[in-house]
Amino acid sequence: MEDNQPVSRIPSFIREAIAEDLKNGRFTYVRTRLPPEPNGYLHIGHCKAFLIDYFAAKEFGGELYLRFDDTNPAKEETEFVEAIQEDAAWLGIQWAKVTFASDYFDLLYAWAVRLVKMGLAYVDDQTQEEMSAARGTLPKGTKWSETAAALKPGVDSPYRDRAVEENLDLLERMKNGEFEEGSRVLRAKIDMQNPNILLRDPVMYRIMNVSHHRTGNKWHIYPMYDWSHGQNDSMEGITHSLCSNEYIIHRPLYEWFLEKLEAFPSRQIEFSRLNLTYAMMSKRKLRKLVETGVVRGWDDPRLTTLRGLRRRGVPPSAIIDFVTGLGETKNDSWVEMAQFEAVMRDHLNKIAERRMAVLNPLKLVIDNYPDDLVEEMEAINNPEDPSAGTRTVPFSRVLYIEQDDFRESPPPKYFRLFPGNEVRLRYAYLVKCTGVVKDDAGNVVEVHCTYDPDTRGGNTPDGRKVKSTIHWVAAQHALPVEVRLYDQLFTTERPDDGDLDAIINPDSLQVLTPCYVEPALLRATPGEHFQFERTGYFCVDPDSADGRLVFNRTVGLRDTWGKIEQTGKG
RNA sequence: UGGGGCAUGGUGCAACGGCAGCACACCAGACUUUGGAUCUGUGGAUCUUGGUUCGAGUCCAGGUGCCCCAGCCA
Repeated sequence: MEDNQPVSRIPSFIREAIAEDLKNGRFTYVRTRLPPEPNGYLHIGHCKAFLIDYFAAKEFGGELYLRFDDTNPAKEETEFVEAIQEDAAWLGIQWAKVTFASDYFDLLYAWAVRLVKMGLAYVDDQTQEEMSAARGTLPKGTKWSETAAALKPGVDSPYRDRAVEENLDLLERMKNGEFEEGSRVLRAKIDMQNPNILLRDPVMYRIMNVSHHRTGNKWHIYPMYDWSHGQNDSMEGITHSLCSNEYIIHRPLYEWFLEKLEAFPSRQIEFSRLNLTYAMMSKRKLRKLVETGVVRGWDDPRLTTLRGLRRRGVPPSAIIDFVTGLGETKNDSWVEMAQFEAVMRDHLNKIAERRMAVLNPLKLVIDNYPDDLVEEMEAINNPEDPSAGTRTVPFSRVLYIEQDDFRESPPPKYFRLFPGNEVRLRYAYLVKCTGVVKDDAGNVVEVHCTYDPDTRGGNTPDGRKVKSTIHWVAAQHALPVEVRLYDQLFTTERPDDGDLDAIINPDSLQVLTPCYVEPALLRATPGEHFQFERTGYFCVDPDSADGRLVFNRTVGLRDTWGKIEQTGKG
């Protein structure tokens, strides 16, 4: 039956394409590749491609290569090579081996020489401006919509019919560093009239006198994406080269090279990239946020970098379920952050132990409770998981409760503590509010109440009900901690668009201190997840030191009351 | 006045010529020692115009809208 079928983690159109290739014999195995350029940190947007590549290989019993696309030494650094591997491994992705585009520079050069000898590539001496004009298009930056007749036929380069011997000589000398940057390029000889601009004699090699993070100063020419990616795929025996829709127009070129070279016929298949509301994906803007100190670093919990999500406390399993659960197509789409948050809650609800923590403390005094008495109340660690067991929480005469849990003048539908009202203190007693103490400014600084000794544990022998149960921490046992609450970093749903400075939310970080938590959290370690009852999911930040705990809010609990109050309903 | 890709509730997907379904969000209710979780229920969609067909979200033709491309970036 259907319920015995494992749920696929990859888009059906890709799965079907792979299955078909295997069936008709185009390939006898499956091998995919992750091709990050080591020029920045991984973010949630990369995860989609990573997971599709990973699961595509896995579901077909194949393997995955992690290949760094390091063809532009001006942008790439070893630091990112390491960070990307660390983050991908944290996500749970496993690869058969790590390779680099630069591993193939020698072989790739030999392939270029072959194309030159076949008369399919030539050295062009035109300037960049001349080449751009001859391609039959307007200068960069011109909008297509503004230019009715934008695309004109291209004009062949005056160097297009150079003799093979001359091309070979010039290419060799380009490689040896005899020419200045920008003075010459190697181009494929395809078709200057082709309506697909990428086929109008694309550049294969450009001269760059830049040291490469792996090959040092060996090379003075570096391959372009189009003259590297497909070739590397082929050299590695990659069967399915899965990439985002923006590469659809590159596919004819991808296939042209492999056909002419009679190389292993890797197949490129495209899918839509992930767009997530409120998430910044632009590397340039992300870098600016970090460099200008708007955020604390690449691992700031407000960022949707993998490092940020990790520090914020999002479990990798939640990221995987969220991304693969989107069920992908080739549609351009925008996924709501709320959907991601729902998956976070779902995962955390099952694994996070419950603790009581008061974020905005207000003193509650139980007037009829003995001064010197301390009772240990039994509390359930996780109602979703009985195996998590129980713990005890100390209870005494003076407690802290949440400021939000008391109102001197309660609004409609407010069930919590207010003068004359009785509520349950979670796992402890029922208490009835008897009065308040105010400071000179009229602020409530202390709430007074009496407790019913017959309701120990929160039970009511007489069967009476209260409409609210609130959390608390005993003052004399309370552990003071710092809590960081995060909100959206941006005020617009699509932060990659528009002016960065204009969309920063100035209140995206709220640091609360001191907050009081129950003593059971004393030995909590960085990365550990908890649910603070009635508040949200939190994890211990690495900034925590002995005796000084710092918590990050991963995501809040669903807040029905907050909604009622905000919309004024009820 | 170029080429390519994509159009299903607010959002993301499913339905592979046969009763338009799921998740998130929203709304209502039940239950509750978390205003959490859980359960139940309501509302809401096939871009448009034609055509083929007993029957079209699906096939065909035209139109419209959005996205990608004119780097010696990837």
